[in-house]
Amino acid sequence: MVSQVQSFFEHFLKENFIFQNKKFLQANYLPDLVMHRDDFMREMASILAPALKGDRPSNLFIYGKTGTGKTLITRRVTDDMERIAKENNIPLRVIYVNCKLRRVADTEYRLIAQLAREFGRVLPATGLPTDSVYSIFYELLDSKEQLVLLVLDEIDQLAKRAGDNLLYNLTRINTELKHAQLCLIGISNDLVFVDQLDARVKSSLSEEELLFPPYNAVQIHAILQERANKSFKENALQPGVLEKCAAYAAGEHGDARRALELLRVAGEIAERKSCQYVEIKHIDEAQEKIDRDRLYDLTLNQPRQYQALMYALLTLGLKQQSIVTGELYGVYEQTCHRLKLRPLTQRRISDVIGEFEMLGIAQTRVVSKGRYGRSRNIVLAVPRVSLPKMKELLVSSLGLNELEQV
DNA sequence: AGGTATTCACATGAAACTATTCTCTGAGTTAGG
DNA sequence: TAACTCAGAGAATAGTTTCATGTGAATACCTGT
Repeated sequence: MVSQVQSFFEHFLKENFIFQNKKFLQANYLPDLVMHRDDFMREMASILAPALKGDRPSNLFIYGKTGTGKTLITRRVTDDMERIAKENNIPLRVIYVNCKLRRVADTEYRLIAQLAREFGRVLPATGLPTDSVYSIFYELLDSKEQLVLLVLDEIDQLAKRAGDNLLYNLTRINTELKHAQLCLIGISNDLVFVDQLDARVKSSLSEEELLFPPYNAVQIHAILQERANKSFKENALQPGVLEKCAAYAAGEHGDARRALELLRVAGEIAERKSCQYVEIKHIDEAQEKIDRDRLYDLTLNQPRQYQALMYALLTLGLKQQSIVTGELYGVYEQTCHRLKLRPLTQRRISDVIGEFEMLGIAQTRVVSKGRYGRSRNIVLAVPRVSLPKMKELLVSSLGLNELEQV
């Protein structure tokens, strides 16, 4: 007898009308040619070109919102340069670091240690003074004649956490190097980031600047079309699907990455349902699924204390429209008591509420209620339909189930 | 009525503390010559 | 005497707590009409 699972798989293999090759829709795919960005590519290439002759190019600062192709273009250009350099025996080295990665390159010490690691030197995560990590890095960098292009992606995150001291050191590093030369390429999502920098850092970091504008709906549509042709089977998309996808993404400040993800997830939904086509309604479902998954993921990956607070927040949120800090703290304390957890101070909780806002779980507004003090009004920013499920997840994750619900 | 002083209930900021992980250094110990 | 062990001093970092100060407007309290 054929098991149900087996027949499911057979069915699955036979009945795939949708995908041809999904990889073109995945986030790490690096196309040879980035659409609607030719002029940026040319400009960046011409700024960086001196590197191939052994001259140090101007430092470059790139900014633009998420999903506008900054990282993609930079990777494309620097990859090509590295290849050409290799073919012609030019001592050029490209180092790409994403500064947002927690516990990798988000502080001064860690960034420098990470760079040293790129040169093949293993450094411990802690224990050494920062100065000595610096001098190790200098030594490695200056050990031979070479030109290093250092790409710092999400550099705003780094500056926020580590202070601009670090950037200052990096921009001046060339004056101390005898053999090697360093060229900085900073990439930032934050459009006002440069203005907040120390003037000296600002001027030397952004000797050249590139601003990537968001894509408009027409451009996103073209991008989707191009990738869809490669990844979907012929006629797998119903008319209007791409348009709808593009419209969604254009609404979200022209984020091409988001659009591609949306299309991919919609395809996966259609595939799972064994549909012949990706239909427009699948886009809506995909949008919902993406949001939902993100939310549940967020819920489950919080530390216990945060989950306790979130539980309190949901409990109150189900009962009333808006919540004030004091109320929430009270319920949170009760929750902690039930969990035999030592409650954090109100000060700390205040910050955690701020983090929840950052994560898009809640919206807050500081209001003064006159004689009755000043407090934060907290409103849940989560679709109401997700609340019970979220609460359920929390209950099981916290081990609250056998206890009486408040 | 109109003006101003209080007061509440937190927000917000800065500094200090705690705990963990890890290196480096130098004193004491051990084993072999 | 060289090699080894091990405790203690220092670092980096995350997550807090402690202490200090700030704040917007509803109310309480005056004041002169």
